[in-house]
Amino acid sequence: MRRKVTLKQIAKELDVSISTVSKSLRDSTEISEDTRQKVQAFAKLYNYKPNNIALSLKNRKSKTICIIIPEIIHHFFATVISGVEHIANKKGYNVIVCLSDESFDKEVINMEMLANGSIDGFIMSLSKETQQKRDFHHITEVISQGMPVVMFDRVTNDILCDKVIIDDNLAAFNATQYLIDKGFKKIALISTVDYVSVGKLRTEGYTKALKNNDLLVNENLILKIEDTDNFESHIESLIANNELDAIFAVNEIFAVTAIKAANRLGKKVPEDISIIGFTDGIISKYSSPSITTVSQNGVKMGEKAAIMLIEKLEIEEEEYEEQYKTEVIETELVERESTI
Amino acid sequence: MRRKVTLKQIAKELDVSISTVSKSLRDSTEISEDTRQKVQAFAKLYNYKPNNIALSLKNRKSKTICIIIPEIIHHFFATVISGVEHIANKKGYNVIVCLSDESFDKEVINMEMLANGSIDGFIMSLSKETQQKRDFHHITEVISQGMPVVMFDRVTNDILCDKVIIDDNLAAFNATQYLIDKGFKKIALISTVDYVSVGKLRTEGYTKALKNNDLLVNENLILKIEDTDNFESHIESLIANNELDAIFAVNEIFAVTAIKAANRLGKKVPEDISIIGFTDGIISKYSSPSITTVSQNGVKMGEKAAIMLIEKLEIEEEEYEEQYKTEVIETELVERESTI
DNA sequence: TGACCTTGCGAAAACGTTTTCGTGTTGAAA
DNA sequence: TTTCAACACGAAAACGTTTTCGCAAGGTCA
Repeated sequence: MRRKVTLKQIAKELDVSISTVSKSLRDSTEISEDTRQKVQAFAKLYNYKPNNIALSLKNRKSKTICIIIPEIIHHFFATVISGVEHIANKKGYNVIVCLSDESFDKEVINMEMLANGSIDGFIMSLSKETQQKRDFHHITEVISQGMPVVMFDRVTNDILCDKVIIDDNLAAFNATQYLIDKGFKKIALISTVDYVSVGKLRTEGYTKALKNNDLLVNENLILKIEDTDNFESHIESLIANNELDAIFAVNEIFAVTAIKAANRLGKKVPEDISIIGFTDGIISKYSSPSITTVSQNGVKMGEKAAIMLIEKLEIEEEEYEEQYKTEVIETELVERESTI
Repeated sequence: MRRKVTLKQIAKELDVSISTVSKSLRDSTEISEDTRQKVQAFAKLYNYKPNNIALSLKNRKSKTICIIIPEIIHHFFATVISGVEHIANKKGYNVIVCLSDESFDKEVINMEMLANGSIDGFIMSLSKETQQKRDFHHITEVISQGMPVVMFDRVTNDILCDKVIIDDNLAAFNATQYLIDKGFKKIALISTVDYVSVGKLRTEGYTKALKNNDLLVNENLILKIEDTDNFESHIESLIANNELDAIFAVNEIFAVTAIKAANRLGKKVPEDISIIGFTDGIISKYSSPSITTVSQNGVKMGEKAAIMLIEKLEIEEEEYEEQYKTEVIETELVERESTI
């Protein structure tokens, strides 16, 4: 077990000072050609690599960013990580992943733990609980210390920072309009509870589209699902109790569950009911029938968020001006088999 | 923008030494009740938190582990991360996620970059390219420096370290046997190329089961898929050109693709063909029909790997003995709708 | 020969901690 | 009054870097 070699050891071995070693390795002209070569050869032989932690301490930056997400097993969040990771890697940053598990406390603990030098900035999507409590002190705290934060997808207006979102309202509007254009009148919505920002916005887009087309907004056709209850049966009742033409679901789990429920009730998708989902994930693609969906490009969101964060990190302190942007990523409707 | 406060600043402000501040905050009995309270109050007021990087440098450990995986958008790997993260979090560790993108070079770069103090240990699953090249110098290098490594799922016998795997051979054997017990004779296999360790093992399990039951191993019924080619059409030909009873696929993408191909060819699953997949992911669960599958518990694998790694990290240097374990995680066959 | 410049290198500070050791001040015991 | 322990605190080293500054040796020029 060969311990890592340090400047000090090299210096001792070659009988020069630590400074000389450091400068030699960084090709400083201060050092004679001779000494430089000797040191470099020795360092190479012993496979010297500078200690990252020491560098971090010295430079007061860790070249590491943290992404906090509610859940990693949601395909969408995995794609965001993937986007963040690629950009970060290209720019020489590492990525620490933290899962809040939709819990406020875990979100707070994670942020507090890492905000003390471990990382240079955050990319995050709010947990459900945080959105419900509307308590963002941990985030403002971090921002006030001068650490950049970029929020994505589940964001809040209560915080001033860079954001990457899609136009949830518009995307939902378009999806609903698409169904209306097909001639459907009884269009149900399967959404989440309102405190989840994106759920609320998508619900608004849905109702806007209906109203725009002089269709009645029937509260019975709007199902708001709280995570805890067994949503399968609720979805099944929704379909059983209403003569639906179509369903717009705010995520792909709800969409595929609706397909299965419809099948159990003897209704065919898309012949009897058309269904549109949200988030172009793996389920939509591989479901039978495959699901028409609002595609929300997670990779692109992650990339954009990483670019914005790293930009903030790399501008000089002096020329820093507090100015926050919100990037809106385009969505598109991917037509597949679940709609006529 | 309020910069983070340090011991030095507190010391200056209260006109005591840095040592006194440090000791006061750590409740040392060396310091008088009076001073201690004063310092603690001040620290609390200014929300003092020790700088993690400085601590890492001092303690020569970063309390951070790194997990390197080939791809994050594979549900299985996402679940492993989730398992790792939970254990790590509980034990006070952070998790850096690196994606190799199935590339040897990225794997090497990531490891070299982080092995210099940034992290205390690795958890990893080999990239395809690494498995193909059989070049593991970057891993042995790291291990020889005394940094613990735990490999999972895609492992190699060429490296001595802790490992977490499933018994791929046995699991495939059981799945095949299950099909045989149903009375099927013409059972196809959709696998990966042989250099992917798990693909090879699962293929072996399949052939073993056939032989055990005096069934002919027909090479035409074994499809080995190289990632690059468009596997959909290959799978479709396999089904079109053979009067199959059943298919065993080594992952869920292949399984669901087989279902779709069968449907296109006018064959019903499971009435005409039974299908078993591998890895109990989101696709298997939500596909129509849902897929009978060999469940490979990613969360459990991640947890186990994290436990093994952290255990290694926390035993004292002196009592360290080089001894490596391989944990085998149980699999089970989850029966769903794709088999009769 | 003296003034000055270049070259080549080392000492030391700094980043923010923790910890060991030393030291000055008390108060009590002898 | 002397001696010594207990108390309360500070100085300094250490972790591993980078970088500024200072300095000695040697060379160049007038």
